[in-house]
Amino acid sequence: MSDQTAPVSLEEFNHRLAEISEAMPKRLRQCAEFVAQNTDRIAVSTVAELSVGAGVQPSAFMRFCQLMGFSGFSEMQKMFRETYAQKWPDYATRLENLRATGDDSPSALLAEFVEAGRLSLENLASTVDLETLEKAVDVLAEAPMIHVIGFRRAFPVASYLSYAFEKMNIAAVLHDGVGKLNPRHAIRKGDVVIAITFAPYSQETIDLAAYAHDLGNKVVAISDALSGPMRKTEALMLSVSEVDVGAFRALSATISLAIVLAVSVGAKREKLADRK
Amino acid sequence: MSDQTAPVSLEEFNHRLAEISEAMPKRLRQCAEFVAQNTDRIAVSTVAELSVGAGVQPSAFMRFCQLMGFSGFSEMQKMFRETYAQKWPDYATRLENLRATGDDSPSALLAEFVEAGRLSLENLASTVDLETLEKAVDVLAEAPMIHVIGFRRAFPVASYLSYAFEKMNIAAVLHDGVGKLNPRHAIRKGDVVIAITFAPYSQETIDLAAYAHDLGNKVVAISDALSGPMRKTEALMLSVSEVDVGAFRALSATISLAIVLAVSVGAKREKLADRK
DNA sequence: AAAAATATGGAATAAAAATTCCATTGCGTA
DNA sequence: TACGCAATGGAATTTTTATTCCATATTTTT
Repeated sequence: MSDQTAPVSLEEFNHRLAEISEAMPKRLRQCAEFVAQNTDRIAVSTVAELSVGAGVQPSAFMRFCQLMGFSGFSEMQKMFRETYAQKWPDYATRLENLRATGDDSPSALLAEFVEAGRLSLENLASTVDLETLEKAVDVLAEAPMIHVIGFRRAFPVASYLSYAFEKMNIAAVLHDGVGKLNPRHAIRKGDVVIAITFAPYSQETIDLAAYAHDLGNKVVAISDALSGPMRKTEALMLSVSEVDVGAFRALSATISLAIVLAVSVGAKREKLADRK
Repeated sequence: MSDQTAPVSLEEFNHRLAEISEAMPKRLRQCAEFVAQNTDRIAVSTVAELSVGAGVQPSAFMRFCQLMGFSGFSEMQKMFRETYAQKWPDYATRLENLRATGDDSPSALLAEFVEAGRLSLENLASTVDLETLEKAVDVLAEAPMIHVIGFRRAFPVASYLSYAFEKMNIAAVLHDGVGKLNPRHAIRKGDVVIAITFAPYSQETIDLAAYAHDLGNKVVAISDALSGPMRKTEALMLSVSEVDVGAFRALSATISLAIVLAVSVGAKREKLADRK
């Protein structure tokens, strides 16, 4: 057993690796080299796999893990799995604890929402489908008219999108359901619909998207899962997973994505206009 | 064992998931939903972990894997572990990558907004006036009726607040300006107004807050500066400074503050109700 | 309302993986 | 060259994890 230090982050791990790998017996150094070049595989491989990769026996690899300061391979792997999964697993437990202690003071809640928002944003950056996003921008940049629809939790997002479009002089309507008018009649051939909806999905939104699709129009969807009822509209699906705090979520990631979409469309339109 | 198709890529997997998850028994659907929103965890988790995540028994999760076309969990996990390699880089590197791809491309913008959002949230946590926040919560918890008003950029925030209040069965009206009705007549003695406004301040919002104040009612304000035209209403001022990206801002901090306010009011009301 | 078909939970079993242990090998030193 | 010590390989053991099976519950059909 080496000294007490068990690395808890990638940086610490790399640091330690560089530090000790100079004075190592042959096999252990093989391990170090292999690991340095295949760090990403640690989270998803077994000792057996890694050791053949490094060209050593499992037991040698085991000793390597211990030299690195872990109790064994499992502990080392755990570190990698946690840093990969963006800490979402522990977050759930932390909330449990919070609820258990009954701390629903504004300051505690604020801390939670801030943290949840940050996690959501980080996650957005690493999971958004850029290709779809760009396609959506292209489609919207050409649209004679953009229809934005979203109710309940999605309504703030929808309204912010409309606000952004308005500020950029882009023709857009927000379908807000006032007066229970049937929004279908406003949709013309070629118009594009942006449908925003989260589980539980609201029927009006789905219906409108489906209607637009049946007309042969394009649909862009912002939702919390790739599957869900928008699939059959063949929409350009932008999915955002947001971290909840209890029954609520802060929408940080969703609104950010929406504003990116709007601003990108604005920029694209300017480019198209210049070309003429 | 279902039919021959074992998905070999993420796209195929998602496709299949959407395809079959509509006609699924309860538990299996739970699995589908959990998996749809936590796809990234599959590669690094055990059946046991995933099944508690989905709220089902391991055996149910097992059946789900089989429905998806795999022989079992291990085979499904194998698929995810194989496609795992690319999506590894951590948050910092990923932002770099997003930013690297040209100026007003969607990905560069996304990086900007994500970063701005994170900064705003951090800033919120460290600058919010907890004392005022708590006073605001107290006042709102006692209010017979809450009036929420906010236009333009503030409107999404206002609407999300109303949504949250509604979900918690708290009496609240959103003054959305539809029909240009004069909202004054709805305000009774004792009601509390939440006014949300950012520069350039919208007159309707200021007027309503002033009117309520003249009636002797309390006003809570969410704004971007401590000074500004709300001062003379002696409102409880919650100020948020949001980091802009060009001419736009993502509202992450403002919405977070709003939801904290709403949830805190909900919690406080429950406490008050219990006491009786 | 009864019967049949499906779905579910949970424990039992099988498989796989991690970890330890020890005999053996290789290497440096006297 | 012989001795001691560190390093190594590989099998044995323990632990964890996946998978199966079946009794019970639920839903659907008749």
